[in-house]
Amino acid sequence: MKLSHKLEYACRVLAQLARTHGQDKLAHIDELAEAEKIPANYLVQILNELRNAGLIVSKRGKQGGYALSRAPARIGLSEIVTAVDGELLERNFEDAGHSGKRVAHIWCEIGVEFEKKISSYTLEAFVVEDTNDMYYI
Amino acid sequence: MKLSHKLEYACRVLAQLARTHGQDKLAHIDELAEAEKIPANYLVQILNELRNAGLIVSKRGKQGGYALSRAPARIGLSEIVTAVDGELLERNFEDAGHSGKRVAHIWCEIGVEFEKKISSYTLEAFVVEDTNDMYYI
DNA sequence: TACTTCTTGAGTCAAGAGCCTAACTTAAGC
DNA sequence: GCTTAAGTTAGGCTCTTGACTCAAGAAGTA
Repeated sequence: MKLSHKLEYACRVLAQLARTHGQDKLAHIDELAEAEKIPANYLVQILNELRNAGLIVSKRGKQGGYALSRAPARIGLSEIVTAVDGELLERNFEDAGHSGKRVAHIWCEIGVEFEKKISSYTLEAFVVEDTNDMYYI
Repeated sequence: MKLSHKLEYACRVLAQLARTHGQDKLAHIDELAEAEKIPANYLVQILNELRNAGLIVSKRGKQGGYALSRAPARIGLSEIVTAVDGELLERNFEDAGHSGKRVAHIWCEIGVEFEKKISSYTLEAFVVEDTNDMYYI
């Protein structure tokens, strides 16, 4: 059970966008890729998925770029996961063998609780103020 | 983020072993594979990993077979996951870009909480009595 | 010894992750 | 309207991993 790079990149790029949220300037792919050290060509796909999920908005042409579609505090972590990785905890257990049904049921329950836990975090958690930085050095 | 078949198989086969726990008879691979509809050749590897993790014990030769190493109530779900899938929620996020550190920190926190939640379940949860069966039909 | 059962290590195959390329569309500004 | 700076979309490539399969070996019992 490991988290994908894609999810990590998505969190990082959204955190970066959250920093400039409120200002009416759009961020370019290249800037984002540079700021968060993400392969630009891969970032394109990720930004696309985030846009399709409605988490960010984009504008084409000159002066184009990306921005959050709403305040960081209103973007839940589970939305991010769902946008780039599909279901949070896929319930793909089948009902086979003597214990299939029971095992599937328990893991389904765990999935629900996990989802609840993760929904309590928002994008705001990723944006750290300078004064708090020292806690993580 | 989906759970592996291997984990599902491990849960099922352990549940099956839990049913006969207490009796002094060992279960054969073929019986287990048949009872839980798991490819026998694949099950071999899973049982091996469970044994290496100390969750089950085995005996070779005639009258050989597998059994739980301790009571179902003393086998936590997190032990099962760790045995077959490595770390529960791998902390493989790197500290790169502006937000790397903060993002990694938050997900690390989530991992800890998830682990706590999952440790509250034991193998006993997978063993259902006949009288309770109707709840899941 | 012969038979049964677990043990170990290797090999196959398809799917997915991660990343790149290139052609296409839109819009600003001259 | 032309140019140019951006985002959009589709496809392909490579490497890893998951899910199995197979076969030879080791150990216990009769």
